[in-house]
Amino acid sequence: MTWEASLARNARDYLKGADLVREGERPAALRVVLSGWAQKYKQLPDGRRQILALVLPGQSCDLDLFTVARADHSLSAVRRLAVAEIGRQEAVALLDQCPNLAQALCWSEIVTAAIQREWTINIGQRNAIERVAQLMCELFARQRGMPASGGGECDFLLTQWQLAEATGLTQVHVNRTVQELRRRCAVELRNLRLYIPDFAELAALAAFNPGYLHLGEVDLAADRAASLFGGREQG
Amino acid sequence: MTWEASLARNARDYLKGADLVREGERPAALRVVLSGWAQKYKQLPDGRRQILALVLPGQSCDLDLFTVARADHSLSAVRRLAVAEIGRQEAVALLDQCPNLAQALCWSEIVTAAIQREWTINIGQRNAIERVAQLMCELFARQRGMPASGGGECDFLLTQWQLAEATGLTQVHVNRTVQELRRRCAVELRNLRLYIPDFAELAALAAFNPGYLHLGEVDLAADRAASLFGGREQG
DNA sequence: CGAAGGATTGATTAGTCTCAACGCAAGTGG
DNA sequence: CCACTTGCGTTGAGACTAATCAATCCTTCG
Repeated sequence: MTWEASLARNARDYLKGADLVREGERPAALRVVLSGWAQKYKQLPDGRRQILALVLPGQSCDLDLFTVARADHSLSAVRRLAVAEIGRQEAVALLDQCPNLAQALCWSEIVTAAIQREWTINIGQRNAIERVAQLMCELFARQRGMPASGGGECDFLLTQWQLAEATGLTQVHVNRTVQELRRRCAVELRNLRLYIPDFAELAALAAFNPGYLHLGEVDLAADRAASLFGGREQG
Repeated sequence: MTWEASLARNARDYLKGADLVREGERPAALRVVLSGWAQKYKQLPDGRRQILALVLPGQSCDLDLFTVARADHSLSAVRRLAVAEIGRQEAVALLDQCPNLAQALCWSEIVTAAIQREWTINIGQRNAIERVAQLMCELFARQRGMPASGGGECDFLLTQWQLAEATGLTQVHVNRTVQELRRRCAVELRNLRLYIPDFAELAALAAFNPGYLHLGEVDLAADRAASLFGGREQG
């Protein structure tokens, strides 16, 4: 059984808002997003909700969940979502067969943690317009990489309400903020797409520094991870 | 060379505020806090600073830093701090000798990531008094575990200014907030110690749910991590 | 065509920030 | 041993960002 075959065989669909994992449950599968976006979130007892992270196609959701007795956060579909859910046994077998896979997952966890840190400073220190601009820059860069110059467009599956939950703002204030971004940077948000005419301008407004995404470091990382875990099966 | 001997041999001191690693540098050592607290932080170009995480004695600082080309955040001393700094070569040798060690570090990374997520919802959704109360609960629980009943005391090495940088508030507002916590929960902050007469009361105020600390899951986790990486050298 | 979800607008308020002093205790140097 | 400095905590007044409450509008979709 190859990785790709395993993904295809275990594909499953979810509707917008449906939970894949709920906080407190014991997670039982290794999940990879095939299409659509997933969101990690946490909720306070009174209902206040914070989106913690967005999982884009090709990313895995929960190596952490795989290792932990009880999930410390929930996972749900941003919109219609397709994921592969690989059961524990099959996942262990796959990882055993292919140590590169374990390393790749490890690396993905490391980048995920770095993004989580950036979100922390985003919410803690930036004001509304910077927060939204920063998140737009991040999601663009994660999908398209850093544009050499000019701008471009990418998927943007969040409603303004979800954008608010991700940035720690209210939906109403996000709306006004998006309008201001339209005015100042000509950024457009339409039909689940984000249009950025001048990426550099938006990045400057957000003080966006892409270092935390560690783009283009994958190969280096695989080697280092190998050395960390002995790399006994490395070719 | 054993782990303990390696720690002792590579001990080093830092004064309050001194940087161990600066964002953008390539980190070269595996660090373990021996005494005092370390803080991970990020800074925006205009100087706004966010403390991302606190590293307590016995914890390692930077398995992530160990794997990455350029640090995406900085690391500094909260107050006088002693750390062991184990060079890359020696670290790799140690990890190779002792796979349990690699697993323990992995587990610590997983808990660190969970704490980072809790900080994200803390800053994004809780108000000032809840944020400070939550952080107090966390730091108490990480040092003392969850008290069966009543309260207790623990180290608390942050100034109000650092507390502000950790919670995304201003120092002035933290001061007023701490005063309110004194009034409402009789919490005291004196001489680098935190006194909590009634932990349950403070936890209720903060909506503190300790699940994310994954206390008492270490053994389970070691096994799971082993299975993730083949566990070839497990006894 | 009606219903539902999402975006937009306005008016008001609350929470937190900003700026500016001041107090207190510990440490330092003469 | 005293004068000075420094770090940290405390207080007050006023400004401002973002939250809240409440409609209304637009779009999509069954």
